[in-house]
Amino acid sequence: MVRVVKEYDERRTEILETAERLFLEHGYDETPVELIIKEIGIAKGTFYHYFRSKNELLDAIVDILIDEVTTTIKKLTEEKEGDAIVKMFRVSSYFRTLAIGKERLTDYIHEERNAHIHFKIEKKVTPPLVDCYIKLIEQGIEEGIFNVKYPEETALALVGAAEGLSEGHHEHANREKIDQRKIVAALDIYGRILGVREGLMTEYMMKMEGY
Amino acid sequence: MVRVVKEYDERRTEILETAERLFLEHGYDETPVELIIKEIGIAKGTFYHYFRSKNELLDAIVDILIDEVTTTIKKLTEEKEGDAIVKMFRVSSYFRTLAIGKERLTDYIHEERNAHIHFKIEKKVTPPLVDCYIKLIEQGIEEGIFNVKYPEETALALVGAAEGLSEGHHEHANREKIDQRKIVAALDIYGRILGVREGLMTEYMMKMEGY
Amino acid sequence: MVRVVKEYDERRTEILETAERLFLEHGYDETPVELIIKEIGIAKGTFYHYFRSKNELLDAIVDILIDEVTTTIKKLTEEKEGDAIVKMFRVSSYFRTLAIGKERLTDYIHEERNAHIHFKIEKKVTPPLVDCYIKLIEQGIEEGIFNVKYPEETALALVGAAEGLSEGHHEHANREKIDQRKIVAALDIYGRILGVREGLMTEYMMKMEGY
Amino acid sequence: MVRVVKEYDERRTEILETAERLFLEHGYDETPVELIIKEIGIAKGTFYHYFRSKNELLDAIVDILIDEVTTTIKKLTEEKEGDAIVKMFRVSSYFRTLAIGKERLTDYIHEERNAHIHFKIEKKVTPPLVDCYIKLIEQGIEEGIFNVKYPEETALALVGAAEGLSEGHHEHANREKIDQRKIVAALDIYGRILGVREGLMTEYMMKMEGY
DNA sequence: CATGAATGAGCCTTCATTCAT
DNA sequence: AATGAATGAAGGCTCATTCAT
Repeated sequence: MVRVVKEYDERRTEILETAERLFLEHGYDETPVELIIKEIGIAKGTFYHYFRSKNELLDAIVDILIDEVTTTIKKLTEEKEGDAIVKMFRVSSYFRTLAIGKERLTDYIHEERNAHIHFKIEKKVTPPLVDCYIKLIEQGIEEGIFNVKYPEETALALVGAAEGLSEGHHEHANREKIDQRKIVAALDIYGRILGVREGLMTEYMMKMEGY
Repeated sequence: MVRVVKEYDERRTEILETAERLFLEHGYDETPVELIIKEIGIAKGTFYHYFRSKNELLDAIVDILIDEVTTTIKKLTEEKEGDAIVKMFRVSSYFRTLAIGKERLTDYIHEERNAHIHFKIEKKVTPPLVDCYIKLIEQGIEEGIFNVKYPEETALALVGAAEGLSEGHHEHANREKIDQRKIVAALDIYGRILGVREGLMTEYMMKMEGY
Repeated sequence: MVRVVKEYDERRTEILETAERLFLEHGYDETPVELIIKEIGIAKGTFYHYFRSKNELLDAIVDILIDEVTTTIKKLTEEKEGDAIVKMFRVSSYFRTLAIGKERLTDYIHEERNAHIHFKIEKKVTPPLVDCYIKLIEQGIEEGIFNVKYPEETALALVGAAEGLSEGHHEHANREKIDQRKIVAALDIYGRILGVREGLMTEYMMKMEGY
Repeated sequence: MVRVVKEYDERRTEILETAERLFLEHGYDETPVELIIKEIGIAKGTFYHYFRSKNELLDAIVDILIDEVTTTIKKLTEEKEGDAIVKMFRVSSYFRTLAIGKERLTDYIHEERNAHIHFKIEKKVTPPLVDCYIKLIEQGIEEGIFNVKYPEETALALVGAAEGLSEGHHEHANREKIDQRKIVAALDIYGRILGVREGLMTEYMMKMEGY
């Protein structure tokens, strides 16, 4: 057997990335450690040299993702430039980018076999996300573009509504065509929740690039 | 080694109910068939006499629950008496009753180990629920109490927002006190999404019993 | 694969006996469950159908042996016929029979790799054995053939001395020749410990058959 | 990743002492090499630089202990001053000191998980111990204080009896109170085995310090 | 309708040891 | 003399499912 020696961090990252991919492909329970090590070309013992258990590996993967997401949305929220709506667009845009970057993470995540991971992520991502929205809502109120009575609940509802709307997407086959209409509808609803002047959300959308 | 003979349906129901309880208690994967049969006091073979596989059993459990829910909310939606808001209150009320009846089903369901079941139920309950909401929204529009542009998306957003708000509940410790405020806030937000005259939702709430 | 069905007790005994043999041959740690099941011709699952773990199997084996031994020596002690010395000879004789019957159990047991089992057995056999000796010593005192001040300690010392003497045996190569001398010496020593008239033990030995 | 360089013997001793402690604490099989090196703060390779295998390490530990014991009891036996009984007391006293010095070695050693070590030590310590006793018995015969027919067997029995009596100790809870009686009883029995005038052993005990 | 012994693939994990650096 | 990444055989155990009775 050829013995390939790598530095600790490099190998660790290799395992993390390979496992993330395989977990998303086949699901956590359906991915034996055996498969992970064969894919990389290392021995069983090597795997356990880096992670005490398969579950600890999952936790590490999830934690990395959570950290990444939390850090980014916090940064986007606390940026100086941009009003509340612009920032919301940016946060929302980031999530879409993430979904694409993670090779259709969202698609995979919505499969039953990944319920485990889905759950773990959602549970940890939602709180910081709600925090960001609360801050953005408060900013929007100060700026006079939002009219909200209950910031916290509004944030919760907003996140929930967004999820509900995106889940709806997953059902339809010909997404392309519908998308345009969906987006306009979604913006209308977000606008209502935030007490924004009618049509304002759409105007922002038109102005913004990459949305 | 006592051989207890029961009628087909009785035994089947016994298995279904025992399994539902155990799945919720320990999670699906962590509940061996062994445990189910010991709890009931039947043999392995008997189990497989009624269900081809453990997974089919889960499907059966979920389907029963789904059927129950779907039928009820359809009935509540299609009832002659009551305007759109009243019916929405009824549907929402039904879900709360359900949660209590299933012995804090929702609490259990929000534990990580039940992600599997949670997922299956949510995936199947959401579409009919959205359908009901679409119909109620259309009714409300006709009645002139709702002002909604995109009924389908609004329904999706409404269901999502409701879930988001109720999930938020699960975090807080002293639920009792907060509840009142939460409800008022939620109604405010639902009212916005549905384009209802401000304060109208709260007025309905005051009039209705058991809400 | 041919599926051979046996009754619970029969199969259980089969596993117990096979495992006992293999444990003594190769040692507990060096006997994989795999080997046991291959020897019998059953599947892994079958093994775990009868014993929750490999260790539980060992406990069962040891317990059976202990029970057998304890019951027998109690019976020999409480028999009506025979004075204290005769009974001691019988007990001692039983142990020798046992050793032979168990296919040189004692030899195996004195190998390092069986330290585990040896320990477990010794720890459990000694107390009832000491109890028996205490009773026999008291009987002998009543019969006026023993002269003992401290029955309990004498019992402990007797068991220890016997073990010490028999351990000594295991060192020597040409056992046959030495045996006669060893026995006479041992009897002399036992006689001293028990405060028996000099030569009396040897007289008993001559009279007894099969010793 | 600090590289601490030590002299060969110092490091070797460090490993030996750490391993001895860990083996007694957790048992040989339950102490991975990993634990030993982490405790010391060295790398895997370093360990194998000093010992070819884990088992060789155990042998080294046991050998050191054996050597120490063997040398000491030989010295005590061959000393000019003191008659046979006095010397026996000294040997016995040394064993007790040893037990205390090794931080309740005997307690640990009587736990099942240490059967392995117990066995190895006993097997190697007994022969030289018996040799010493043989010599002491011969000395006692010459001095006219012992009356023994079979020196070798008597030695074996004596060692066995001593062990039997001390094992008995391990059972009782309130050792303190019983000890005095136990010692007197033990001396009575040793006296019988050695053919010593009644009461002589106790007289020696009274005269000796620290016993 | 019921029993429960039997199956066996497959899983996670451990750990003594090797070897390139 | 020291490091620590890499090895891989081996082991105990789980559990959904089958099938003879």
